[in-house]
Formats: sequence, C-alpha cells, structure tokens
Amino acid sequence: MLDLQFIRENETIVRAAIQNKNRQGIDLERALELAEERKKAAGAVTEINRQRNEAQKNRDAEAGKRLKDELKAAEEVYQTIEKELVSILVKIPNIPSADTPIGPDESGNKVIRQWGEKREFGFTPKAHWDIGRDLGIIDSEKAAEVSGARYTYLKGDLAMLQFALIQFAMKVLTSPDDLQAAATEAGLELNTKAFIPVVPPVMMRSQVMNRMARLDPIDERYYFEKDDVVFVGSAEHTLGPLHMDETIAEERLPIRYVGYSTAFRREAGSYGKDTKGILRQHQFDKIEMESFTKPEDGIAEQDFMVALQEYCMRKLGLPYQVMLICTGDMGFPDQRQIDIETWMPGQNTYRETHSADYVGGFQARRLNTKVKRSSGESEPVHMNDATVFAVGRTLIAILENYQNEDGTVTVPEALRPWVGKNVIEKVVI
RNA sequence: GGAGGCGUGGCAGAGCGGUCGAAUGCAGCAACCUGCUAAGUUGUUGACUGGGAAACCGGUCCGAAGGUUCGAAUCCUUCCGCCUCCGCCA
Repeated sequence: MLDLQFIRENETIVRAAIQNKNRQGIDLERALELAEERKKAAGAVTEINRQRNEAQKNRDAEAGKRLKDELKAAEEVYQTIEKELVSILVKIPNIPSADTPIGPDESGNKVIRQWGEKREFGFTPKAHWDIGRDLGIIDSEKAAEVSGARYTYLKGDLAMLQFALIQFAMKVLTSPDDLQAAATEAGLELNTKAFIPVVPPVMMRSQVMNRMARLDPIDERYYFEKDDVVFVGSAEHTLGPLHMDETIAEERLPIRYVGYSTAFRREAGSYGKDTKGILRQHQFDKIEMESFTKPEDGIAEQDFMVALQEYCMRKLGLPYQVMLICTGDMGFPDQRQIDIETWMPGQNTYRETHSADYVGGFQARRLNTKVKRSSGESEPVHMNDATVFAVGRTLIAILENYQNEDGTVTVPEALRPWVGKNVIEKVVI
C-alpha cells in the first residue's frame, strides 16, 4: 500500500503508475475525497472523546450516557469511510522506478545483459521432458494418476541434483567470501552481511498474505477455508512477514534471509500452457532471498541480489540473460523487477528462471515493519525479494544444457560434491 | 483433542471498576560526585496521532476484536499467542 500523503502530493505519478501497470478502474478521485472525509470524522471522534473524558472527571452520568451514543455513531461514520478508503488504496499499485521501461506486456521488457556461450551440440538437443522420460528421472504419468496434472515424481540422480542445488545455494548465500566476490564482480560496494538461512512455514494466514499484497488473485492460491490459511506461492510470502509489527534500529540493517521452501501455485488461467515437463508445476521447490534495508539502500540491495543470482548461474555455467521488466509485466507491489531468463537449448529459447522484486516500503507499510533512525524518526523499511533458484526450472536448464549424445547428462562441476557423481544415469527399477 | 494458568512500557514486574499512561527495579539519557574493579546521588526517559513556528494543548494505545458500565488494564464473550499437565502423534 502506498502512503496516503505520497498519493496526495504525487497524484500525476500515481495516475501514471495505474495506467502503465494496467490497473485502470481505480477511483483515485474518490480516495482523495474519502481521505478528507476521514480527517473530519477523526476530528469529530476526538472531540467527543475529549468531552467524554471531561464528563468522566466530573462524574457526569447524564452527559456520559449521551456522549456514549454520540461516540458510537461517530465511530461508525469513521469506520465506513475508512473501509471504503482502504479498499481503494490497496488496489493502487506501487510506483515503477525511473529506469523501468514503459510497456504493455512482456514485449516491453528489455535485455540488459547476456552471459555465457550457447553450447554447440553435435546432435539435436532434446527437451528436458524427453531427457527425463528416457532416463526415468521424471515421471509425469504416474504423478498425473496419483496427484493430477502439473505434478511429477523426480527420481534417482535428478532428486539428488535437487538437493545439491539447495546445498550449493545455501552455501553461497552464507559464505562471506562468495558474497564479497559476487558484489565485486558486479562492481557493487555495499555491506555484504551474510544471509540467515531459514526453513519457513509453507502455510500462512490469509490475512498476513493480504498484508504482503500477494493474496490477490486469490484464484492463484490454494486456500483452506476451514483454517483460513493459504499455501505459500514462494518462501518470500512467509519470509517477508518475519518482522511484521516490529520497529528495527537502523544499525541492525540490512537484515538478510535465505529461505528454502516448497511453493504452491494453482496456475489458474494457464490451462494448456507449458503442460509438458516440469516448467510449470503446482508444486515446486525454491530458494528465495528476502531482505530488509534502509530506504536509501533498497535499489542497491536489488542489484546485489541480482549479482548473487548471476554469480550462482555462472558457477553452474548456464547461459542467461538479465531482463528489466516493463511496467505492464511487472508485479503489483514492485518498484523495479529484474528477471533472469536461462537458455534452454532443448526448447531453443530463453525461459524465465529468476525474479528479483524491489518493493520499497510498499509491503512494509501494511506489515508495519519500520526502521527507527538515529534521529528518532521511524518509517517503513524497504524490502527486496529474489529467487536464488527455482529448483525445477534450474534442473531443466541443467538437463538441457549438459545433455550428452548418449542420453546421459553431465553434472555441473559446482554440484558434484553434493551429487556424488559426474554423470546422471538412467534409473533402473 | 481434554484440564488449568498467563499475555501490562526496551526488559523484569505491580495494579484487578474512577485518584492509572500505569508503582517499583533494571536498562537508557543528563547533571553532579568518585581514583578503583557492570560504584553513588539527583533529575529525566513510552509509542502512535491531531493542532501549533515553538512552548504547549488534545486524542488513542495495558495481545486483538466486540460487549457490560456514566466510567475498564481491571468484569463478560470470541479470537490470537505463550506456558503446565493429560491424550495422540512424524
């Protein structure tokens, strides 16, 4: 949610954001009107309270009785206004950063850099679903019978590779040397304080998800009505509220977490899209960064997260391109979104594997996570979240980029210590 | 799932219908004092919010939301969280 004061003072900017993020139909005029009304209503409530306190001091029962009713009425008025106002405010998207390209959809995204040589195969590279099927390491058929579409069994060395990726990522994000190296390679100068590893809950109160501005569209969430909880769609969803209703002293920032969790997505509205293989699953594992910084450090923090993503990808030797996402394609709470797309030779295209979201104080405002400055002032902290690995999609990239003519797949060197072998073999049952 | 207890300021911990935004201790801040080992004395110190240049004045906040009452931190209801015991369980 944006700050009301900010909206008042920057109406044109807010209007442009609504327009460019394709969020038309928000009655900003009405919101500003309501803000005025709310101010008046609040004044009325305060005045009645003042009189009420006086009546109490004088033990004036008669006036007390009268004021009690008046207060109730005044509070109702206030609540009604407040409710309508908030209902509009929460629909207003965050303001895109100055360097965000304006565009209607993914066609407006910009490639900001590319890395890696696309490998020359001496044969026709297969798509991961064929590699997986032939090696017996991806079993979609049985999963469909047992669980439905968009679920798979990962088996054998592919299962091992999954845990290797997790280990590798956790090691990088907690090692001072790797963090410093990633920052240096990207030409960044900042505090490279290590990430705290976390295994977060994968279910959360719908109300908190709402404060993260990630509940809508609710159709995308698995919602358990009886318990009023949702499955997370990313570790970010439970890492972000890790400091809700807290005020953090500025010298404690930045605070960085790296979380491993399973993510759940209903994929409503994507019927028929990416149905082959494991690119788009209802359930997948992900390693996610989340950080809390002083407002002035927020943008650099995102650059750092992207630097770490790239550092990991280079260690794995996977060719990628970094995309600056345009207004029409970026997330609702995002100020700037940077994605990484990885080269998938079996599909002869780049596919999205990472995302880095700089949300500024947008989530922190409703989460009530604040930073207390040494001056004594407090304001919402700025938050960043970013993928380290969407495990499934990274597995795809490895399978397709490291495949051999004989159908086997070479294990990237960086992962060998955890896989325990150099080549992924066929599963024999 | 059953029984009981608890939730107060940065922390500890009183208060249990009006004199309570809340004793006291610790921590913090300021001044004074002092050669002695996390010393003493005094004063001061909550958050949010409305008005004001400021001094200051007003309002809200005792886990959350409702309720009873002229009046609630104190009574009632629901919810959330924590603790103890029993049951069950990876």
